Amino acid sequence: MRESPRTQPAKPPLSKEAVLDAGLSVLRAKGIDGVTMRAVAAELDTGPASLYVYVANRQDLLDEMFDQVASQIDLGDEPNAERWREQLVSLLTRILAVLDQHDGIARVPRANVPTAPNTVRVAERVIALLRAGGVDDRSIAWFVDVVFLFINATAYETSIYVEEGVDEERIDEDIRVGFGRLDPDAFPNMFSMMHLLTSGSGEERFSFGLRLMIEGLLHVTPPDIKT
Amino acid sequence: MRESPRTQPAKPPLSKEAVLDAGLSVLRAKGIDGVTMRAVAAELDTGPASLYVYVANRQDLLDEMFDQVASQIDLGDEPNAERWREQLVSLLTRILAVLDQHDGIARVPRANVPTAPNTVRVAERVIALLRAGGVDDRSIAWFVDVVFLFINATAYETSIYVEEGVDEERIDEDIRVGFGRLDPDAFPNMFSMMHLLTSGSGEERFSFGLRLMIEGLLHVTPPDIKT
DNA sequence: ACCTGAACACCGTTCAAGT
DNA sequence: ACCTGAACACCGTTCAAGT
Repeated sequence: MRESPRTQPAKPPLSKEAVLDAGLSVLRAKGIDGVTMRAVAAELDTGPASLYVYVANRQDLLDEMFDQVASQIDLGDEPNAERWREQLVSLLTRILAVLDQHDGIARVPRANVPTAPNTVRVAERVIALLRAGGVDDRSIAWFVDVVFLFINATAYETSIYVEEGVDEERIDEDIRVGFGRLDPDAFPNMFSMMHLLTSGSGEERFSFGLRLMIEGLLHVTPPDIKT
Repeated sequence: MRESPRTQPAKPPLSKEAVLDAGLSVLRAKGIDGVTMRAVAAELDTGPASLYVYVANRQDLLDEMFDQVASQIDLGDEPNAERWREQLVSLLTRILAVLDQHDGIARVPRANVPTAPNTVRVAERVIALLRAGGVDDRSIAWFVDVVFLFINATAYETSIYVEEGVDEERIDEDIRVGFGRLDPDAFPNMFSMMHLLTSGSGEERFSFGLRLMIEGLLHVTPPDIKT
């Protein structure tokens, strides 16, 4: 039996999908800063110049990868007026989880306005849930903005820690050491609250932030939007 | 009268201050991505290698520049229990203003925990104001985290727009065009809210976000922190 | 239309050599 | 101790040349 002369598995022909998949694969392996045109090209056994047929430039590649990731967000049940708040928290938490699973992807978006197909899809559902809860449309409009900014910023911060390879214990330890050097007379409030400032996991702090915003939404007067 | 052979003004000797000032000067002139070791060195009429005596690396340079910027934040009046809320909003708004004035600096911090001297100074005052307002210590601890993340993320987003040279009108226009392409049947909520989603200035949205969080803070039960 | 090699104009950082 | 030139190991993007 003659051996196949192939030394590599047959590689798929180039396509936008192949480029995005290669990008996501490099993201998993080397983090977001590792997603260079050269590295993605190498993954496809070609040179960086070849990618420019399928993506306009590096930012475009990253943007399309982001939307690919956003497509994995599960919207959950249909909005239910009885359970809207729980559904909302759960959806927003799933968004964060998907971003965290694709570490560093949160550093991609250059604006938080949903325009790519899958961010629009998610925003549509968030709005639907808030409407099911009877929240004023004007408040909804601005809340969506704020909460997406918050979710992305949270994932962004986590991705930095992961990149630097520090775990939560290490972070707490560093903060404690930093705070330990503070002058108790100059910073009495920080000093006396040290144990609280370093408390809680990332998840707990995120969920507290969500509670703040949703609770606020239910008590704040809607913005005065002139149309 | 013999002319001075000097073709340039006497340049100050290198020092950490001189390096940071040069960095801030490059930041003003060319934005945060323009703050390269080479550009900062050129500003000081030297080569990039010379900077490594005063800063550990580029990230360290940026971090120190950030704290230099934070030193410009005016803390305002002493906390007053009658006016704490107004004082708080005003301080948080001034923080954003200082970040916006040094465009792109918001893209520097790799963690939002206040450890550098001037971020500690600002955090101390924020905590003092919340205590003056009688807010529970456990809520304060996590609120500080959330609100600093929000402020920085807001400035970050603005800096992207500035970098791309788009003004607010242009952004609204782009969004409207993007939304115009939406399928009204697939995204009925977004479609019907289009005019609200594109409404309001960055300042208005930021201040709405602050109101959400502060209002939430007054109605939420403090987190259950085990110590 | 798609792919490629080579080049251009950059980066941050290191290091041996100077003062 | 401070400063420097030169080099190393990278970048994103363009472009002429090929198929």
